[in-house]
Amino acid sequence: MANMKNKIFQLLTRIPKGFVVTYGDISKALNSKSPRYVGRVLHDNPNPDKYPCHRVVFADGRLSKSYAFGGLSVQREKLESEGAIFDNERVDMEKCHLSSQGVALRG
DNA sequence: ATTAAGGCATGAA
DNA sequence: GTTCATGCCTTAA
Repeated sequence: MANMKNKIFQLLTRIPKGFVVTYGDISKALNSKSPRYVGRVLHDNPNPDKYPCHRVVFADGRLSKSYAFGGLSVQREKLESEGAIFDNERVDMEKCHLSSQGVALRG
């Protein structure tokens, strides 16, 4: 049970500090067809300290509006604290998107 | 043991 | 900027 769920959390630990990935990337990495579900699973994050769910952003670089650990403001601070670059309300996908760096998550 | 319905932090045209 | 469509898991009877 929670087969995919567990896999998603596993991928979260593979996200390097200062970088971000999109829900679509994760869903694709797991061969899933529902990026929505990825977000749903992140909400079930049993250990936010172990799974950097704050490094997951929208496909356009924006943050989620319902970050379950203090709001997107906290999420943004965490990312900036790690070295991620923000442009207004968006993340710099050219420099912070892991996939944009030629690095793949893993399947 | 099986079946049923609901809920969700997205993506793309 | 807005709208439409999707999948997987959880709990109950």
